Amino acid sequence: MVKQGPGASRNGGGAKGKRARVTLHEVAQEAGTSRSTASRALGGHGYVAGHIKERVHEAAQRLGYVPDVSARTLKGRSSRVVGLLVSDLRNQFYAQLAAGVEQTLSDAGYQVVLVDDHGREERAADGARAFLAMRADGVLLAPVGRPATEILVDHGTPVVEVDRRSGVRGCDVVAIDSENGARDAVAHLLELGHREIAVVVDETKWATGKDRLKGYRVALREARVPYLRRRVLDLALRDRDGEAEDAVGALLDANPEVTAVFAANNVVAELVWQELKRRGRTVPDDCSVVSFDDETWMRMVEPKLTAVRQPVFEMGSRAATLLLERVDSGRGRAETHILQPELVVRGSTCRAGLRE
Amino acid sequence: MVKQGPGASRNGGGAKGKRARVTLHEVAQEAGTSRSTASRALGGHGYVAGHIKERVHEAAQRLGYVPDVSARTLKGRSSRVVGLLVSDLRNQFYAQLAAGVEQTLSDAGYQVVLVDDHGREERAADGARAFLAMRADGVLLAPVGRPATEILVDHGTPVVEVDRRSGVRGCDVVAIDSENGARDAVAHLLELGHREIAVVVDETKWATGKDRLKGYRVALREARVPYLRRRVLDLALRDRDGEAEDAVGALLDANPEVTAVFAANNVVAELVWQELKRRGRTVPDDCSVVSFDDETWMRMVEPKLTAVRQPVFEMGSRAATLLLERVDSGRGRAETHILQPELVVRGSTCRAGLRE
DNA sequence: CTGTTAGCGCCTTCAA
DNA sequence: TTGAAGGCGCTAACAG
Repeated sequence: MVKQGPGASRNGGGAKGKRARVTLHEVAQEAGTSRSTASRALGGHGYVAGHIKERVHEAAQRLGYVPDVSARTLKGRSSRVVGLLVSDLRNQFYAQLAAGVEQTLSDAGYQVVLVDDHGREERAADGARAFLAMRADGVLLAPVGRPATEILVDHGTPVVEVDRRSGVRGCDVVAIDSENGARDAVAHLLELGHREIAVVVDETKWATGKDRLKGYRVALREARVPYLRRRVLDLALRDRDGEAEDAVGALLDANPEVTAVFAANNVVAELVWQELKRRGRTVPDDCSVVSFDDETWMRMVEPKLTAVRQPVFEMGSRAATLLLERVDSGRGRAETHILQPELVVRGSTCRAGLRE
Repeated sequence: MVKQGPGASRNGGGAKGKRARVTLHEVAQEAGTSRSTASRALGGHGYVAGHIKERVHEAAQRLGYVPDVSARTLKGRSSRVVGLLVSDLRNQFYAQLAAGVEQTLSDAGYQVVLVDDHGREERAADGARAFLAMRADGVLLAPVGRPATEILVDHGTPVVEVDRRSGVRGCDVVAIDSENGARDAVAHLLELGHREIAVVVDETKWATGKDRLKGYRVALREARVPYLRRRVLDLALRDRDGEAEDAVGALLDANPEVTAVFAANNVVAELVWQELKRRGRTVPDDCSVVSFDDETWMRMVEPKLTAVRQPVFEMGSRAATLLLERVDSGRGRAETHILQPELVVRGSTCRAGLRE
């Protein structure tokens, strides 16, 4: 066993409290060899004699050596960092997504840098720049707005968009088939005999909201049921938060003939559910409800909600996998993966006409 | 389905798309000055002539220059990175926590590196080492197990533990007053006349579970109600997942006299709620329920749950603030902040004896 | 006020 | 098989 000089550290209790980090130089010194050899020994590259290798490892262990990633990154190797941009971590959807991403990436030895843009484009753009500055090997994007994607792609950083498509060329996309899912949901209502179906969406300009509204229209058309604009509520058009409930209420008031509501995401579903309760309308007898996206609460309430289940966690891990593929193999052309959602029929939908 | 898109790289648009990143050197060249001057101009330090400064900024803008953090970090300045370790992002509790942390940190110009240990100590330790390797300026810890904390503290990295206390000296702590919250919850049941109260916990060795169980006992003692060991269920003692529901069921079977259940966290509350439903027992008439932690679903179900509300998001931002204080000002002594939870009485609790 | 110099910690030729 | 040397991009001294 090699005795330590006063310079290096660790006292009895097993704790070491030096200010400066232990560097490769010190490890080499401790092992009585040069930095390059120590580097090879620890990195497992090149030729190193067995006993030397061992000694270096021991020294590193003893000193509590942790390689410095900044130095390694600077040297030109990868940063082993991937950026993840979401638009609201408090939304269970994004939390699940993040969990899926984190798992895959961390299994592959990457670190995840998390940015939540809280729905603000400016913040998303800042996040993108931060990823650039960190030399992230790639970035996963599930935010609002297009600028973040542009910044990243312009600088040649591999990007995978999740649950959205900005339309920027050159990035991979992993998304749920929103149109199809919505069509299934509405078709289910139509099969149950509903003809007056309202829909509530969050936004109809971007990504998912647009497609879900489209699915709604397609289902109606296929059943030869007329599409009425007044039965469509786009909450994004209201700006104040408090107005959201009012808007849902107004929708119900303005369309008393409605026997079913299709809620295009979990936030909207919550609103609809609450508003229905508040008005004392019974689900599903007075009004059927289908949600796009299946969160915890939907399985806890009575009746349980009929919902379009999205494989959210899987979508995250899939996106991460795709990104790693691209990072590792330098694949050139962009891919788009569309995941199919699944309608889960539960208690919040029933045959129309029961109330008459 | 996999669609192939067009090639990846960018073109025209007025931006630039070189492989290699733009360096300070090139910016300086473009602006017709030296690297140091360019550095000062961009960084805002030292003396730089007004027109030069302007020229440098223009050049940087034109070239799309993004400073390289690895280089900056290596040079000795801070990495502007903070690690965040949680034990399950899919749990709304941790997601909220992470959101609070992210917001504060990102406002302060820090990046958050997220690690989810999925309840495995080994993974937490790996995460800790990764934070070390990245030279994180500080770390926020809300995981299971003690090793992660030790590794970090041993290496002199500022640590704030959130919602738990490993007992390792030298780290700050931000936590909820679990004992007090639990006492309030159980006292509420006692005031309603309940005497036979069961409690379900997740673990009773660490942090929160232990304190909540203690709060339960204290409340009973204060009301001179005997504490019966058989009314306490610690789910951590079961290892298989599927057994959890069974265990709750067994608890109810073994204690038919029980008129109320205290669920010590949101996961447990979910289990209890489901099991009660499954048995057709009406809440609160057949059995009152109080939960520690107030999640979305608890406000959606009927009756809404009486719960101990924890300021989770705030706890996250508070912890982040504390960490930054310590990082910036180099504060030496550790601080412990205890946040008070609040009992929110809703519909899942009612006077005892109604069923007779 | 500006340029030159010298590393931060690591890895990777290259020569021994 | 090992060691010496150079440089990644940046900034903090020091001259000029």
